[in-house]
Amino acid sequence: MPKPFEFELLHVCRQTGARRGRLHTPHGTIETPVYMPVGTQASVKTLSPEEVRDLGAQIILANTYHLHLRPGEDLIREAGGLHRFMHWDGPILTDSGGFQVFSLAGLRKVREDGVSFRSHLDGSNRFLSPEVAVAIQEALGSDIMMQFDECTAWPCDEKTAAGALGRTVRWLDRCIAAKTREDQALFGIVQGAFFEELRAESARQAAARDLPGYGIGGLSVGEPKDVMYRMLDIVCPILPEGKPRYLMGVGSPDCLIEGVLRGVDMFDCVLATRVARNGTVFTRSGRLVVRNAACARDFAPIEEDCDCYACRNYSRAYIRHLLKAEEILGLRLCSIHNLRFLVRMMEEMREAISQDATRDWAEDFYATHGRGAW
RNA sequence: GGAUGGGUUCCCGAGUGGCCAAAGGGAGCAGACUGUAAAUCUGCCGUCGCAGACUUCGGUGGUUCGAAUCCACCCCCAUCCA
Repeated sequence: MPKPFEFELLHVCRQTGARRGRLHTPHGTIETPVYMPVGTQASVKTLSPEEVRDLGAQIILANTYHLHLRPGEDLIREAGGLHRFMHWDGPILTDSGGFQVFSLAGLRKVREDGVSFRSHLDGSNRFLSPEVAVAIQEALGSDIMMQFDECTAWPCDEKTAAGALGRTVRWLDRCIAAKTREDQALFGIVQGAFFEELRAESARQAAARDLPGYGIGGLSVGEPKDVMYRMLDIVCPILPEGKPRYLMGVGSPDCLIEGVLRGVDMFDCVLATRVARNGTVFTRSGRLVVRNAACARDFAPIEEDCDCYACRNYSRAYIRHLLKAEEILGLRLCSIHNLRFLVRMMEEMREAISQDATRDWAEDFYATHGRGAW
């Protein structure tokens, strides 16, 4: 019987560094590489947990900052924990709020002890620290909690990057010290912005702590993709081989592939569901803006051979109509398709890894889907 | 038949002598979106184009240097009175 949070590294592709693995959690086992849908406010926007499960998702994200502000972790603990509260019995990973410190930058002040910020909901003064973030995540009861970190922007000067890196490492030790529950895993996070030495140093610092997994943060914040890939090339070889690596906030189909090829095991991203709600779907030939007039009389499904609920039952023309008419079903169908698209990509990549054919698979994908259309 | 109020660019609707190709909204068209302050945001939206030019405000005619705006007649719409 595998121990909780044990990561079985099943196979490494002989064509690439892609890894096939299995991560055990108290709420189930996750086959990696994996794409994790994002449900920031304890809901994958527009979808029910059953729908998320039925499209093949194995684990979802929720967010410490957002759930702390509303409805509050006490209420969720009272409800019996996040799994019961939101009716999702699979694994849950909670982000620590570090990213909100970054994305809500106009509302906060970072100090060594933590971050003071104004709630984006009501303007009230709040404080988040490693200890507070761990306490909130313990109250939520997620399977995997992320350390409280400091995410940097693109571009970023070296001094700022080094400062954020140092704080992230010190905050990691405080998270480790603050953690009390044994049934939750704590992942550290690698920072270092876009400086190779800092990235390497950050990865070494994280790897020096014996943790069940490691996040790679501060990427996909506006930098060119090849810059992000170069950072992965530096960081992944330093991280422990026997632990899962989680590229945070990524991404688009091509970024997922490039991450897997470089040895990343876990991904999350809002892109699929956000663009879906804005009328764009992923297809074999790149993004398709199904909201556009070109689909008005297109009675084919989004993708002819897609097995998702939307493609099995509805046409582009109908979905476009729903979007134009602001019918909620349109947002739901696009979300289901895009999530299924990424989940199926990962299923195919897992198979390709087992066959030592990841490079071939990627080239096939690029040949039919295009390389730069994402 | 009479009275009154109206007819503005796809729709609604502001504008009552020059700052008007004409506010604002809607519709339409397109773009953006990567650990979700996002069912959001941005741009275009008379025609051709780089500047600029040209054609528009129910119709026709008139006043004026200049009219969507003033005048005359006509057509149509709404409400009321017969």
